[in-house]
Amino acid sequence: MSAFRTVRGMRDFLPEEAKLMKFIESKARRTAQLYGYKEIITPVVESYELLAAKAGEEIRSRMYAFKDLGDRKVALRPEFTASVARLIATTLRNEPKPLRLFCVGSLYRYDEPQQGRFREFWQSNYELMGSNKPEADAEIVMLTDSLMKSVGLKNCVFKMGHVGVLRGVLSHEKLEDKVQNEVMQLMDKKQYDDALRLAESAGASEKCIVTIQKLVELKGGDVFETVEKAKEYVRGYKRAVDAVMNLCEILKLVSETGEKIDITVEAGFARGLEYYTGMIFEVYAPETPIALGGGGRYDRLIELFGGEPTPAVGVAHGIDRIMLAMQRQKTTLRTEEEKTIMIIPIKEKLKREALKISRTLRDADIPVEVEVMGRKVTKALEDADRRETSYAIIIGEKELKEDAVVIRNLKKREQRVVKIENIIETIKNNKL
RNA sequence: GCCGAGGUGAGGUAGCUUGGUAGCCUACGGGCCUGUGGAGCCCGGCGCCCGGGUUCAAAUCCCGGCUUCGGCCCCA
Repeated sequence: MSAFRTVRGMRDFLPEEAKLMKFIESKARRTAQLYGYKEIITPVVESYELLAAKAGEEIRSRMYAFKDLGDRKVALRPEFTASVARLIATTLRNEPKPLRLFCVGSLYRYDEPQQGRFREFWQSNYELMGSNKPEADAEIVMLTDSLMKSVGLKNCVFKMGHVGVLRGVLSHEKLEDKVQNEVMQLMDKKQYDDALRLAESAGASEKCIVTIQKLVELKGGDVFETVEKAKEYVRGYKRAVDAVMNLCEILKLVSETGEKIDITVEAGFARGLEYYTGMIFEVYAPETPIALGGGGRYDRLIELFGGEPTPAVGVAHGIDRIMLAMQRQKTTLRTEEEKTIMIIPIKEKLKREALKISRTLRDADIPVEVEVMGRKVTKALEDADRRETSYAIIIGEKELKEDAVVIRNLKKREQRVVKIENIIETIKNNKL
């Protein structure tokens, strides 16, 4: 055996898996079309500075970064957002708004592999830029719901929140942005006690601490009741109240579509990425404890990359994770199996005829395989059967003299002699 | 980066405790079978994760590494 294998964290997709992945990708692409998102393709390799610009220390330290032969410092993209932001800040800066962009592809992070996490992974990514309206946020949530349903996933749950709630409370206390970020990060890690202690030592009031505590505990149940309670808790913190109202508006829009979407609101929900400024959410499938997708609003991002201030909301879906969730739910792909044909020349000298006929069939858009192992008919038919081929076309001298071949239906085990010029018609019209 | 459990032909496994010829099933290639199979029989190729150590002798015991699967961290 050769000692070669895939590098840690990288994997092969064998036909079955490749098919599943391409299926999800096609659904993601279709969803993009249905919602009016234009697909763009950006490079896997970008300048290190671009990718590091906005990424936190954590992501930066896990980038595949290296110098190319021209001594440029580059890295493999760990996410799409930087590339898209680069485009919006430069080439696409004068595009009419709203601007809806979609991309799908592989990303790279030097993490320790574990359930649903690999060093090379695939995402579909949707960004809606130019609108600060709640309907834009709602669209991103709906779109995610559409995608999950279109691949056949059942019972997905959305976890939603709004970074403005906690931030509103913290900033009211005049805590520095940096401290706020740290507190938010601790909250994201669910280290609530540490978060509170940090806020307290930075000068947050007793009232603030109590408020945050109550917010953290506030989750689940009826969405609108939760929102009402949150509004009560943050009374007096104007920006926090605004945030709750905004979240409420988005939730209303989503729920009023009539589509059944399972949503849980967590008032103290924080997502790690520092650039979120508004609504945030993650999607889960019940069998899988990891987020299948996540996103939210980031109104500052484009200006961080040197563009015009542009409100934006977006989402990324982990294709690998969706695959995992589908496998756990035993989702069956609804794809049509195409008929396949095996061409078997009986004699060595008939193989030219086999290739010729195969070409004719392919030109007529019929998938064909030619027996290339030099097998005898018996073995060749066995092989065709094992591959669940629909038809075998057997080319023999006897029939060829009459410009004909034998077409055998392998499922029915019936066969008939057919003129070469009639092969296409016979197969296309299921005449056997 | 840290922690835990594992690694025997391509896949699934036996052997490991108690060191001594690596066995089985499936899959793969071929023959029996010079034009009709899905059966059977027979033959063949392919293996102890890697590197050290202990020993007359290591798949087996010891150490280190790699790697797989999970957990932490982070995230999709």
